[in-house]
Amino acid sequence: MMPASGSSRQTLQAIWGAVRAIPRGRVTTYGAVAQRAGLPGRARLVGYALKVAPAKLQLPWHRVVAAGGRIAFPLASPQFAEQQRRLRAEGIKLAKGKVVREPALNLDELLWKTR
DNA sequence: GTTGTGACATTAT
DNA sequence: CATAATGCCACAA
Repeated sequence: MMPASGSSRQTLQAIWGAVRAIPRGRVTTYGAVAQRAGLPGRARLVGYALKVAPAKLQLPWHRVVAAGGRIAFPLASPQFAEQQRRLRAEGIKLAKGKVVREPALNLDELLWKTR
């Protein structure tokens, strides 16, 4: 049996699939994507997977942010600007490099509804 | 083989 | 708020 992990093609595809499933106007985190892809604890691999993802896949990579809603790129980088632009284009509010989110009031709000 | 780096996360200080 | 320590692991050198 092939181990369920490694950096096999299959693993990358699992990650790409999870990212592709993020609905418009919503954001999620690297860790959450990893989990949905069946790779708990491997958030870093998600970052790698996105970096090497073929542009052809048209992945909504901008909907993936770091823990706390923070954009993972350096504040001054062009990538940061691009991600912020794309998120705002979907109606997601940002401030200081983070996705603005109301304080969680209940369990429902605890999931990334962004509003 | 070892080391350093990185689109990360969590916990502790 | 900022660092540091861990855990995680693919990849390049």
